[in-house]
Amino acid sequence: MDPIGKTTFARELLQKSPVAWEHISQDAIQGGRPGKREQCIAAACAALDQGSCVVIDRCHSDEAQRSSFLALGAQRGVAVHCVALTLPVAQCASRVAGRTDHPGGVQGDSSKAVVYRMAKQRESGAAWPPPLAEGFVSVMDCRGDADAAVALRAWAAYGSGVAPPQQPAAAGAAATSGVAAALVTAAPSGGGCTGLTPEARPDTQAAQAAAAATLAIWETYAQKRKAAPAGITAFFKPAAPAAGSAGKGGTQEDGSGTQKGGRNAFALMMSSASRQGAVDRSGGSAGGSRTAAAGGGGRAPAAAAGADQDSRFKLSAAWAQALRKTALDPDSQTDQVVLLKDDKVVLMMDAFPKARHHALVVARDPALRSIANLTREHIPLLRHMRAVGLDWVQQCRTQDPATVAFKIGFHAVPSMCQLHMHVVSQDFDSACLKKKKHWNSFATRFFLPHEAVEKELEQNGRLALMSAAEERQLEEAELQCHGCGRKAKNLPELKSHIISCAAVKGLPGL
DNA sequence: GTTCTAGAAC
DNA sequence: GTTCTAGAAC
Repeated sequence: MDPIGKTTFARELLQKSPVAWEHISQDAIQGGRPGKREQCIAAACAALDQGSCVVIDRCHSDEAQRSSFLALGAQRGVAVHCVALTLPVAQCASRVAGRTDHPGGVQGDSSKAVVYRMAKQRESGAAWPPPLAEGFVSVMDCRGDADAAVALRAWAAYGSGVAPPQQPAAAGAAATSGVAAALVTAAPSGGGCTGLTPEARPDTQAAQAAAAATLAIWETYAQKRKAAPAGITAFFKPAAPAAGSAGKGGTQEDGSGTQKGGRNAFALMMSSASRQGAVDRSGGSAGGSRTAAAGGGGRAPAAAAGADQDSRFKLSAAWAQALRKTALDPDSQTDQVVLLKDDKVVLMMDAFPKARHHALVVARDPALRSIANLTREHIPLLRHMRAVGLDWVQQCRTQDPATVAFKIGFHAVPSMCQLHMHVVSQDFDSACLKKKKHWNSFATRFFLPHEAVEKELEQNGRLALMSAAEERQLEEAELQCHGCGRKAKNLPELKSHIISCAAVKGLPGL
């Protein structure tokens, strides 16, 4: 049997499948040369717009890598599947060494080191095969070419109308229309695949049936194969929990539900048929003159000192506009997953969550670029933001009763434009929490609790801005557990500690 | 904000 | 040699 790597898998799939697939390979995304993740995401978006399924051919060796594509699936209401291609390391190394056509030049004897290094990384903690809990609808854990061949056969049946063993065939015809995507990733030491597929779309029953055939083929095989190690037991993902809903805190604009991912995200997407370009309706720019507040010590009255133009507030940078864009025009197509919107705020998932639960309540008033714009008059808005946040906390708690306490508040010096309030569970168990600055932005005075902000506005009418000196000091502060106070010499050490710290589990909060 | 990556730290 | 941090670019 010919060996099946992730690229082979994708090519064969395109050849054999009756439905449209787009093969997106990071190794060749840039005119045949290796490119970046963003380019893959952009290409996937374009393919989804065309109604294609998408197979992402990319080394998704860790959770953080995979998470962007899971987020894309959630945003687009497209099911994300994973085909994990795992090979014995030695076999993979010899395969890599033997190839001569790799766009990234990972070939030849010298490339074996790359394989061994990745394999070692994987052994040292990265989850493999990717767990369903990350958000996959299915994970096909292929431990060799025989498995991969079955996975290929199963996916080639997607949309073909092939009946699953126990069910009569459903019409496959509709599967080609408006079908969504599949994502494929690769294992570091082998090759792997993750797929985004369309059966979660509520409007294409045929697509669901087609996926059922695919999953049935694999399941039948997986049940029979010998010595299945732990991990394959739960093949099907449990029903997606509601990540948001119309609660008391906010009103929903459409009746389609506001679940994270899955059909409700899709419904949300469909509800925004009329798209407009993002607009900066308020005009003006935050760039400009440096003010006293930026200089150093002391705290300066925010608006009075022109805090909006504080050079630390990079509110005009292109990358800082994501939240503002979505807040001003929630129906526009952005990377943000909108859970809820009303006329005052938008509740959205943080695109790079720093904890198991992490959302943002973003103000929609174009004048509110940051906390520096807040005045006493905004206290009712702040209370509404809190209500929306608390409502979401309750929903998280319902879905995840074991979750630790949440906290709600603002960053003293926000990076992203548009007033946004963090609602975050204090487990801080997330692959996106990577830097000391991330930690300290939630675990030190840099995090301004909601009640403190409200109180200061009541008393002073404005917020005093944190000095640049204090900001820097907090950013660089020694890492310390927020539960027990234990100090850590680096972030990995801290993160491994907080996972098991009893004091963290008993933290007070919402 | 993130990504990429050089080089510091271990 | 590998892990980790941090600065530049976006």
